[in-house]
Amino acid sequence: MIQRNATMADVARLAGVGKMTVSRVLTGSAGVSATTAERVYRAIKILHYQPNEVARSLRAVNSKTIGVIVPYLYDPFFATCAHAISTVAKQHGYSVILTTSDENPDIEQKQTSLMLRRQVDGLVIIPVSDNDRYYSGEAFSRVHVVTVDRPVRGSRFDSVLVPNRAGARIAVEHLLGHGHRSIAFLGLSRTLYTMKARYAGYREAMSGAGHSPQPYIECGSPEETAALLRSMLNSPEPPTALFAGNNLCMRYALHALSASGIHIPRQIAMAGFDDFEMADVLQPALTVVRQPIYQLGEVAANLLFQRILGSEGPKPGHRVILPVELVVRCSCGCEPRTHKSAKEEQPAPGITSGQGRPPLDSTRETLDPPFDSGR
Amino acid sequence: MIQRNATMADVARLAGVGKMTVSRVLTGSAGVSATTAERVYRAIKILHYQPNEVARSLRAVNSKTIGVIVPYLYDPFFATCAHAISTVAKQHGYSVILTTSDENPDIEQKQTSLMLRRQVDGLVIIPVSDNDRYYSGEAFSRVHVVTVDRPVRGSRFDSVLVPNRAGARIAVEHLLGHGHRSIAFLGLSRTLYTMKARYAGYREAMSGAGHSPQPYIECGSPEETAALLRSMLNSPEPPTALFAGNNLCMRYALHALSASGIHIPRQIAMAGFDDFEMADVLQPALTVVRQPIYQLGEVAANLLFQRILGSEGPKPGHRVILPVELVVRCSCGCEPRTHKSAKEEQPAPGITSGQGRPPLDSTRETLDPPFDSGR
DNA sequence: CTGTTAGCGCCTTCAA
DNA sequence: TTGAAGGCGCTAACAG
Repeated sequence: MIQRNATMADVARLAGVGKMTVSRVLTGSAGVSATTAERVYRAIKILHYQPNEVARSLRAVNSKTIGVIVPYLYDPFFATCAHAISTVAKQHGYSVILTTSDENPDIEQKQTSLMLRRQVDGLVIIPVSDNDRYYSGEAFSRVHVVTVDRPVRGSRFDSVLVPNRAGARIAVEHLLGHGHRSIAFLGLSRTLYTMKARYAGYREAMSGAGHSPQPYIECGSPEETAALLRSMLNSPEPPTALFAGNNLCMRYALHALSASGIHIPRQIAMAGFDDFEMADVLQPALTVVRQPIYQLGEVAANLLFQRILGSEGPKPGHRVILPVELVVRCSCGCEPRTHKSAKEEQPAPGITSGQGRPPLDSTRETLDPPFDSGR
Repeated sequence: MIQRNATMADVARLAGVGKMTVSRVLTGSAGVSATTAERVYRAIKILHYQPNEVARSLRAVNSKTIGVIVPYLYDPFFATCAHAISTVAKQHGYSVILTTSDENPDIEQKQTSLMLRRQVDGLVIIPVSDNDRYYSGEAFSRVHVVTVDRPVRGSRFDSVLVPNRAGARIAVEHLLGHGHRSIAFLGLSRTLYTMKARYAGYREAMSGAGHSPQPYIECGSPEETAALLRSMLNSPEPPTALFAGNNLCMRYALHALSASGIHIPRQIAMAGFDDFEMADVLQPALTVVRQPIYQLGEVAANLLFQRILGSEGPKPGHRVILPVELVVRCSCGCEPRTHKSAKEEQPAPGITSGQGRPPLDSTRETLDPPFDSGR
């Protein structure tokens, strides 16, 4: 732990050449005679020399590092995105500085600015809401940023999203097709972009079928969800189906329902947004809107590198919408059958509306869901 | 994108002071008069100056960065560890360079050495097997390394582990207590440290009860697992219980069993290693050995920072074993009941062996499972 | 083909 | 309390 690392000067001295020659051998630039190169290689080996990338970063214009910020890593959705981004970065020989924001705008700001000070060449962020002002600061005028899963309002950041509203809508329409008229929407914090958009989709589906949308149910914790569901089911007109805005809501609801001994789909039908590993081995297998999670991260990272590497690419603020698909399993009331893409989605038996719907992957989501987020 | 970032020299010039004064204001060291400090702050604000951490790292002895390598990020176990490490790092004002090895020794080596070149102050690794030789290289004599989940044979790295063998043993003993005599062990690649240790625990339990352990079943893919299980169940003496070495095996097995319409635990009982989110909402709820996943990462990171920050700490090669607990649910054949710690674990109804067992958290796992890993 | 000079942005050292 | 010089390890730009 005492002796310092070998530097290029050490190698140069041992090989009896100048530092530049060593540098050239390492970067493979310009011509170095085979014999001197050999001497340099030998010295490198003897000294176990490793180039100092920090010094390189300081000297060069880029650091060959990108920053990644996700809300949580223990959430498989975010972790899978992060994995994809990391994989693409590796392919480009880049390192990834990764951190979590815990959905906390302050942490996100602090971590972002730390990454900027560390001279990252670009950033992939799953941004917390309400940091819009921060991101329009001039600190961001010199980095490339791509956001995933959520856009940043009014920014020139590229983003990669899914059609949340349309996805929720077709899932709820599927539920409606089973004859349900009273369907409740379960969400997390309504400040989340995805929750707002999915709730909007739910409302569209309900209104479109001539039923009144029910108020947003915010599932803060398993206990809260259980209490909410209990009181809901004891109300005069209990819902006959539930739509879960994401997997956490789904899990809370499943817990509560299973504790109450309520049978799905006989007593209450269910569908949710976002597929997961065990969704098809649950009893009943869950009907869900599947998102291309890995691709979200992959496309975002590729877009970022396109910018970093300076190839033309689309104009700033580019939006990529990746298609989702409705995976029909049993919790909605269907008998087991195979997956079908949302694009090919046919009305379920008994569905009322027969008009066509736009393909999901071309759906441009507006930035602000068309409803008052205050309620 | 054209104009360069402000540097300390810019700030100094604008404030009409020397660079050192700016530096002192920033680091808060030594005395700077309030009035000059004020001038400096104003200049900083005007120029939107942000210190360049790369330059700092080059100048300083440390980079305030640690490296983290996990096999995969889409595996919730690894991702949760990573989250914990990242959280601890954040508390110390450190950044985390994270990457995945994909269980590939080559990738692991390349990424590790990249991190070393980036001058990380320490490393937390979930190491791939068979990289032992690499890690004894002299490159590692000057970094602090803590491994998680798996040790590195013959290294001076600290590691944070769980009692794999003992955990598997008590789970299998629990199955034995239900009267099962033919229990099969399902694992992933047998080159994995955890799989070897857990299989050893399985064998201990079987032999201890006077039954012969069955050969290691390697679940390469869902299809392979399904085929393996099918042929196993059609054999003259089919197993009446299964122990899954981790969640992936568990999932594969669950899929196969559910596809074959086999009822758990009536037709076959199950237990597994590692708890997961949905384990208690599955039908039946799964009996598993729960590992303190987040703590594994947390303890490892804390140990690393103890070393980095130079406080004394334990001697190199320190092993921390974190306790696991058997979470008894229904897939083993038990009726629903509450969790109990492995330490308090009582024999299940009908269990034959009554002698005490050592508390799990004090179990020192030997590095090499006491069986020939060649088969 | 090879070496010298200079400087990336910061902070330690020393002097004022 | 403040500043100037110098160097961390590397490489672009210019000699030779």
